[in-house]
Amino acid sequence: MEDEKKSLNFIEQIIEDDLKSGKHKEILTRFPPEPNGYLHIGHAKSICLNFGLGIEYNGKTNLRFDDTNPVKEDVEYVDSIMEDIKWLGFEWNGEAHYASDYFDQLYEWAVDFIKKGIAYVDDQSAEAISATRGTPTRPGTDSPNRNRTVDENLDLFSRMKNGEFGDGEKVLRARTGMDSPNMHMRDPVLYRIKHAQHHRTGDTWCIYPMYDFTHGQSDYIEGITHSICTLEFENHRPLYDWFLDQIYDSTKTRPRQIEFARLNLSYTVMSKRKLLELVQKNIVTGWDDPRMPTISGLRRRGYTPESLRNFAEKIGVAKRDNVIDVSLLEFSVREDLNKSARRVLAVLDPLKVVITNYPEGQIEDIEAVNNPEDESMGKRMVPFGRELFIEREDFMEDAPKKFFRLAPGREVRLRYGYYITCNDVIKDTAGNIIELHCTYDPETKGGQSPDGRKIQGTIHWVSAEKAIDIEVRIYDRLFTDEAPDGHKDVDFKEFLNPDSLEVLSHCKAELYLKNAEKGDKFQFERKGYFCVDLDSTAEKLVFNRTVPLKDSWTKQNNVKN
RNA sequence: UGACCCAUGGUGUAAUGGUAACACAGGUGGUUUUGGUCCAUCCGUUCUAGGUUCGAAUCCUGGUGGGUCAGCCA
Repeated sequence: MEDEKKSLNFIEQIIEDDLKSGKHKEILTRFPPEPNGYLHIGHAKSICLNFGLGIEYNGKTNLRFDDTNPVKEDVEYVDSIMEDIKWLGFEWNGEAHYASDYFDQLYEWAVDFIKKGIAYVDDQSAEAISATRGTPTRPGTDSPNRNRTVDENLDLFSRMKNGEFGDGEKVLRARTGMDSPNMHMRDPVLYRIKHAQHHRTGDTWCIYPMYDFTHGQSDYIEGITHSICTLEFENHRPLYDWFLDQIYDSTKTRPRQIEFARLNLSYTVMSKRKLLELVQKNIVTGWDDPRMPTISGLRRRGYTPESLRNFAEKIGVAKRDNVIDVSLLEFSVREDLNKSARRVLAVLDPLKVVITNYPEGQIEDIEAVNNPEDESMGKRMVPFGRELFIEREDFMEDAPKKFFRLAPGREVRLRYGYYITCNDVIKDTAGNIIELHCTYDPETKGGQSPDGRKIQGTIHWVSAEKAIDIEVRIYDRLFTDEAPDGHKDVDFKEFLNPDSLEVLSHCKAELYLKNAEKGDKFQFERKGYFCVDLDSTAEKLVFNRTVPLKDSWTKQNNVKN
């Protein structure tokens, strides 16, 4: 094997330069979610990036909850976030951190700012502050409170902290200047008053620091070397650096913010607000609905951690806006499951077949391979009998030449079984096909004939007598539009796919599946990859279709139609 | 009429001044007891105009197109 040099993304580039120059001996990254929702595939990209860098460069990665807004945050989210990160296969450095751990330090820094004359208490309303901030092209104007004395500011700020004012009555602002071309640098708000219960600090505080005043300082406290975030924070970087300039001690590690482009996936939405709306309006069954792009949804759908990590690797890291085709995600899970999933026979839309020349009451065991990609996964026995079920779509009464399956007078191979030929089509009074009468060739057991005659088609089947009943949930994309939230004036919910879930409650599966457990993954031969859903009971197994197999037959036909 | 950022096949990512590569998607063919897998093959004036250079996707300048920013959200 040539030791070909792996190309580096721009962040790895920066890190290698920093390591080489001696700026850092070891790197420390962090993943900083706000506990206000469940993690989605976009977060998975960030997790794989941050933790992956930690591993790649022999450094570490902190988990830090960015919990500065008590009204939106909850421990439910803290728990799910930790579960998802662990499930993805990553381990954070030490205990989980919380920005709220640093509230005391942050408050001290705020007091220092006041003493240095670079922060002041503003009495203006939110509306007034907004109105005097200017626009991107026009500078803002100074607050009438901008030149209060240090003592007055100190007094007011401590009274804010002590709860003497109501929500919104006062804020602490930095004195960075109202004429900056960067909106974020126009006297940004540092602290606001919220008389709210915090999920960790309870009612200790009634003032809470803003994101900008918290994030960089938290990085600094933890000794983060590379603080990686998404592109929309690029305009915040001057502020991030400005705060650090005020508190930086040159003996300590100074973190650097680096921005990359967030993940967008076609045919879905990624914003937590919109995902929350789908949950709250019961459009989906919950954050872990298998149609959701959440990590918990993908997990329930049958995605593996490995497939998600591979996906993150494949999409790369760069700064330009991107939309990844969902087919790449689907490819990633097929690629992984193809190697690891046991094959079984299951019929989703059963059509009865009677083999008229097969002895009544006889059942024989037929050997089947568990995974042709991996011999070590062994073989199993599948019961075969006179009455079988095959897939309804595997029979066509008036079949075209290229249809390689069952049709009147045509011979087909039952996978691992016998060759059968269809002789009679039984219909009900309405003309619906209810049963097929076939004959089998006893010489073809296992699926090959002594005379070597060519059989084009192989179809799957289960014994009618020995099959178990299962429910199968077929999922399709949640939205019919490639970019549901990319339309101005049209709500993303207008593009919901009415057929995103189809429940098949009368499916038949081979006996082997009887003892399958929740989360187990299988390939139903010729149909796709499926996993046992949480809703399964002792009486009935429920399967989720993770992803169908590639199907060049129906694709070919769709083109023709 | 601001600041910051971005521009390479349909999609995404490489090429670190020296033959535009890889993956997905799509097309075609081959193998096949899954119409799966696997294999082969096809699919590009690197946004544009200049400049620097023996040599530019890469460096510089202008243009064009796109993104982000006017929360007491993160």
